[in-house]
Amino acid sequence: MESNDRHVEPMTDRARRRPGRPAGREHVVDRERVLDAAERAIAQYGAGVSIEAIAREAGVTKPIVYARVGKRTEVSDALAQRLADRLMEAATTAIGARRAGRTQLVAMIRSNLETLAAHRELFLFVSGGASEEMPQRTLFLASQSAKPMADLIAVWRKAAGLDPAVAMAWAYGLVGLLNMASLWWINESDEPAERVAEQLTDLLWSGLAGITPKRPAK
Amino acid sequence: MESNDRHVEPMTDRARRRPGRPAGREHVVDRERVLDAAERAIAQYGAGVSIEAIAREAGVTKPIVYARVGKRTEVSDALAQRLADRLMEAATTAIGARRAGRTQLVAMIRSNLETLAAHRELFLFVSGGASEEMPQRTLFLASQSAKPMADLIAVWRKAAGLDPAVAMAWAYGLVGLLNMASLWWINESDEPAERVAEQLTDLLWSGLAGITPKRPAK
DNA sequence: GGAATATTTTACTCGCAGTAAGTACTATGA
DNA sequence: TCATAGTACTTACTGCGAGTAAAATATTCC
Repeated sequence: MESNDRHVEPMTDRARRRPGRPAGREHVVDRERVLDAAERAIAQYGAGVSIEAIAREAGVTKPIVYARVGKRTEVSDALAQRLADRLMEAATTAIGARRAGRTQLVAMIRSNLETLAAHRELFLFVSGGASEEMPQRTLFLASQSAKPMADLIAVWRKAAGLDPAVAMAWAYGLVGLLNMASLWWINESDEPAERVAEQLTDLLWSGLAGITPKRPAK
Repeated sequence: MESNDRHVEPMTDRARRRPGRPAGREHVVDRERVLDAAERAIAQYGAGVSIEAIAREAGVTKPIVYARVGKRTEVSDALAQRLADRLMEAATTAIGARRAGRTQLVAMIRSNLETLAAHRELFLFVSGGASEEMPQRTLFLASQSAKPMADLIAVWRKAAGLDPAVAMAWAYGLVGLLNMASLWWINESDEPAERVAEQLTDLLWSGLAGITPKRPAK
């Protein structure tokens, strides 16, 4: 019991570093490490996690997070990019060998549900946060998924001889649909992912496939 | 010109009230007035507006906002309810005399786009804000629109002899779709609302109407 | 008239985002 | 080898806004 410990321990055990440049010639943590730590901290403390907590998880102090990544919104943007990539990759794998068609859509939606469920808090961190620039940010986030999807839709529609102008509206709409449906499923539904994916496919498939029912009088 | 004004004016001109109970026997502003003020403040300062600013707009001080409505999230919930009601009402009016069918859907989507555009900042205020209870909150917000919509869908499907179990998934999905598409349209598109509504209807109509295309080999 | 109660403002605490200033190491050049 | 410059950290601050406790002033009831 030493009676002269200066402060209460500011850090758990590692990163008990003194001020000043550490020995060694490289950054003690690089940008990717910080983002990894951010993901862990978010998983642990939830979407409201403080930058301080992220820094601690990375074994450094707050200004390092700002130096490597930037302010909170920039951390969020970087993680949004990661999440979008992960969704894309999961979808690609899920679709995999299947022939184009309805089952592909089911697989894609299902993988979206499950991937977002797996990264629930991250998803919330990325889509949360109110401020002046919120509209721009939300759209930026959504666009990570929506832009590639729009390209896909445009190509598809053109190939089918249909108007590709719908691509953007559809893509953003679909991203919103998938996000909200996932959030609902994760929190309030106990149906299996497969079943919800089937249901959403029932809603979307005929429209996506370009099946146009009789258009009753304009 | 008295030279002994204590501080810098904390308030514009009204609500230059002394501390203590004001003369008169009713609350100087009731809950609805506070919420009205909140809407104005949001419209003026954006979604990141402070509670202080809301109070000032209402002509009172911060603790009154807490007494009448509650903390930030509760203000947000109350305004979400208002927004949901407004969307519902606008949709009802827009659908109005039209015969059931595709044009109804177009009108509904269009009214959604335009109503959200008219309340852009409010929309952002209501859907912003990160914290622990974000998932519950976001869903609560969405449910204001989704629940009635789900009922509608269930009735409709039952009447058409189709499975009503899809109602919840569809309703939440549709709310997400409309929100995201609106956000995109408001910020990044210069197409007329009518056209975007048509495009989204192309995506949704056949699914909603229960037109099942040939189900290509499972 | 005065105690009890209601309704407000003032004035605080607290937590966190973001930043400035200080400290210890490395690199370079005479 | 020493000094000087530059780099990569930490500590310690500022600032702002959410939420609350305490003080001030009015009303009601006896």
